Amino acid sequence: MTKSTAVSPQAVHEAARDLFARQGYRGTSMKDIAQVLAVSAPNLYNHVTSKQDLLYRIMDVAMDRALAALATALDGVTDLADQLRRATEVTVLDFLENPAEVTVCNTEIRNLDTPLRQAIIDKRDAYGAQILAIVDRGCAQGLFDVPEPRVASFAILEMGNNAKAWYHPDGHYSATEVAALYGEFALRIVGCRLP
Amino acid sequence: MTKSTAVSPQAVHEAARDLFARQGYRGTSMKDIAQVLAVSAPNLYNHVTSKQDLLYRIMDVAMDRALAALATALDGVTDLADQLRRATEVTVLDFLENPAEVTVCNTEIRNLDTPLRQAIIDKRDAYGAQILAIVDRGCAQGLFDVPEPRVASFAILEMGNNAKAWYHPDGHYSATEVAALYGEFALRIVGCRLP
DNA sequence: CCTACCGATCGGTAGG
DNA sequence: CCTACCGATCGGTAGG
Repeated sequence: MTKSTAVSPQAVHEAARDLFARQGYRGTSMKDIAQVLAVSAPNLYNHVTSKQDLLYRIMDVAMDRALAALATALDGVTDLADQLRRATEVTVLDFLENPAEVTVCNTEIRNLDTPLRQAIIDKRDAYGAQILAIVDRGCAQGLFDVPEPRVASFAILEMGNNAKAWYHPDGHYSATEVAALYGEFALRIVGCRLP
Repeated sequence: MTKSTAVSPQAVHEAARDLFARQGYRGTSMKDIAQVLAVSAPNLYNHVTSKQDLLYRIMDVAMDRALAALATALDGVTDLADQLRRATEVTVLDFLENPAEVTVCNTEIRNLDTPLRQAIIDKRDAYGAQILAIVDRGCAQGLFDVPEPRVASFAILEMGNNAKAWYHPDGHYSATEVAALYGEFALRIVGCRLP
């Protein structure tokens, strides 16, 4: 059996994702990506259209995955405290399980050209709007007690963002345990009466 | 009176800080910085030694300012709940009042060469260690009730990091009011009995 | 002679 | 799939 093709659109995507996360978009050359895949830089253009499109797809795939995970986590859950806990847990789990994508989404959005950047911002805002809606409804029901639901929802979304920096999969806690802690923090922030 | 000197180390520092925050370190050329100051790019080297040193000083100044503000905020405060509230408030205030420095510190640390990078990381860790120490002591006193003080302190430090993205100085709340909200969230996260 | 600063260009590398 | 190479721009320094 001869050596199989070493490169594919998916392989380029993954190599670029990891390098962009570690070195940044502008700090990563097409040659860097090619080197990981042991091919020449010009050869990459047989599988992707441009470096910019590569960045866009990395972020778009990451956002779609996060939105899908949130929808699954909330499916069939009616209690608003459960919704907030699950939404926070799935958010933190996404951060821990996809550190490279999350780093790229957090740090490279300014390197996306305007039409593509807005598309990503829209998806990110749609995610945040769902968290805010949960907090708002919980306040309206009297289940939550928080003076500024908008600020609280931002704090909840943001608080787990850095967890990937200190979390190690083979460390003291599992990702699920860390996510559960943040779920608890979210309920505390909104002043939810615990069961 | 003739035109005064338009450039100084401080002016270069400030121009670079704002451009690095908006475009990134690698997305900003020395020519870009020079253009803001209406001088030639080579002229910048009469005021700074290199682009790399410029980045280091921006981050180092930011860290020293944050550490000094934290020390001032905690000076003479003995109650641990007050300490945590004030530490959180001053942290968020620093985020809101120095958005450019904070953005550079958050996104450009990977572009610092190794010896300089470690110096910044050490200062950042020293900041975090003070927050953790407050949470730890509060738990030891039975004033706080949180299962994992380390995770809680990370969540508290991180939760206000994005506030600068949606906060507008001439908007609904003042920076002090926003900071006070986050101070409240911090006490809730650690399960502090409120007065 | 110094500083501050200019126009021009250095050696290398970027995306394509 | 590679070598060769483009227009441009990079950080930094030359002479004057």
